[in-house]
Amino acid sequence: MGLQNTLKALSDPIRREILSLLKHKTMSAGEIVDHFSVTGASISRHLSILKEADLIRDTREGKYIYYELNTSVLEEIMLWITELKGEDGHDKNL
Amino acid sequence: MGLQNTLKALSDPIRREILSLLKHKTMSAGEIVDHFSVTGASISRHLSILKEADLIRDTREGKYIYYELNTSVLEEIMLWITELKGEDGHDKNL
DNA sequence: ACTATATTTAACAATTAGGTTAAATGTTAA
DNA sequence: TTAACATTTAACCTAATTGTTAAATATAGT
Repeated sequence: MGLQNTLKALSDPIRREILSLLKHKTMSAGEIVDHFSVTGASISRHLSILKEADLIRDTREGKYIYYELNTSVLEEIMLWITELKGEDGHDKNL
Repeated sequence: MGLQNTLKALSDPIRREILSLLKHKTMSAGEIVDHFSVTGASISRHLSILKEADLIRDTREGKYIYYELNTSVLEEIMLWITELKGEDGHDKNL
């Protein structure tokens, strides 16, 4: 869990692409697979990594499993970056 | 270059720790090494990855090589995340 | 129960990543 | 130039990542 998992998950281009796809609409695993040139098995593992990182949520609907984006964990990254940048230099919320 | 390199560089905990150290002051390679339990060679490779990603800059000063933080490339991540979150939902800059 | 479809899991191969030690490079000072 | 120190690079090892194909699981329809 945490920052480590999130950043690891984001460090793969296919996984980022998946997240971008899900920005527009939730999609079934199969629909997602169709957007890539790798096998379904490969995408499935990417999905499980994203899910593990809580960047996506899944709900089964009959035969299909739908994936939706969850951006809440991205806050942690934003925070870490903001802290690293140390806005504390030019008086923005002291 | 770009987002991929940056995220890859950030996906390792030692490298993130190095960046955090450099937030406070620029440090020589040796000083950085002292903060970790791995060998200097290992840290040196981490430094080269961070440098490749342009997250740090180095300047030789005599025997020593000093490293300093460069946060400018983090903007790209912030942008990517912001875009993914799609603030376009509750009318903030339409 | 059988078949078809959607998705995941297992087993394996190839590549990448991170660690170690030893050698190489660069710099300073005697 | 030699010695000492700081740092990187090379060679090597192991573990993790990513991809593939084949088998397993889950659901729906007949």
